[in-house]
Amino acid sequence: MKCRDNPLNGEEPLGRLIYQLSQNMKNFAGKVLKPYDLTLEQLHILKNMYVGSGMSQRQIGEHANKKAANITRMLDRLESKDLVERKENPEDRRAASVFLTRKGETLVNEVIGIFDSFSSSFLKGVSHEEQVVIRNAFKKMTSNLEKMSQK
Amino acid sequence: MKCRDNPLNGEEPLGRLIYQLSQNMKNFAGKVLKPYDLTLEQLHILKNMYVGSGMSQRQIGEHANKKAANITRMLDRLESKDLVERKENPEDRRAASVFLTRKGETLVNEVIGIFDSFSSSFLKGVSHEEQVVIRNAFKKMTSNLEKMSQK
DNA sequence: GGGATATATTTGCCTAGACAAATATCAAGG
DNA sequence: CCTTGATATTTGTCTAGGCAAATATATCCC
Repeated sequence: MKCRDNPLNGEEPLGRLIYQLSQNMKNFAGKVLKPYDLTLEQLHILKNMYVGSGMSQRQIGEHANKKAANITRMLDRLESKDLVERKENPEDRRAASVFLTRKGETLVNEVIGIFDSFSSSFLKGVSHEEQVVIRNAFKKMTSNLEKMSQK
Repeated sequence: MKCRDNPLNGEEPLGRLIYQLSQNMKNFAGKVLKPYDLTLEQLHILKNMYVGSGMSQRQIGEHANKKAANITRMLDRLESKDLVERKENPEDRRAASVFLTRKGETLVNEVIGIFDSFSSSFLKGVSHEEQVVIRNAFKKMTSNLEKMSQK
């Protein structure tokens, strides 16, 4: 049994914790949303669409921070559930205009409250100051990644 | 254009930031590891294995925080690249004993330094105190999720 | 010993991410 | 007008996550 700096004896690297917390959050949110046949990312898309209906897929992708290819397939799923509708955009026939359907709108309204209360339970006991520290640190880490990418 | 509390005007919810930072980190690490034909999660498995060779898949999954089904498939990929070897365990014929191959061991040694320096660049400018705040807040969030799951 | 229960792994099916290459349409310049 | 280059979307292929059901082997208890 080799014994390098065994991560199991010490602390998990911060990157690992970020990864795992992200997974845990997604899984739990998934369970909360399951009765509505929605995933966390689907809800995220629908919420953006609620705000601005008629966006192109490119715009949706920009707001949601997702690649165009993934937006295509997520919208396929949402469309097959009748939550969303793609219409032709006469001004640019390359681009789709995507709309929430009545059904989609109703669903978002139904789920949003539940989801907000999940979010606040998630953050229970984490003070505003701590949240500020986290946001700042995350900004630094994100910009570190960007700097590294440029090289 | 409806205008609820548009998330684009205000701040992103913390959960979103965690999700996105996690993705960015994984993507960048992926680019760093690409020349070695490794993904971040594959390296994570291999590092654990470096520490304790001969573990069962269940143990590997526990250390890496992954479900057994996913371990099965990740090990399939690692095995097909000859980085890892499954042997029969005579004491329990249900369980595999998984070993790093010579090739796998060499690769981990080669990559680990590069990876550590990536990790430290990632955290540049984030003080020890900030890291402590983050770790504590993450613990609270994780335990909040657990509590919510129990209900 | 043998049946019931528990554990380890595998397999199938689904979501969602990445990247690269293909299509279709648009816009600009000659 | 038409070629060239840019942009929007789609499709294919891969990794990795989740859950549920199937299989094989162990263990326990009568």
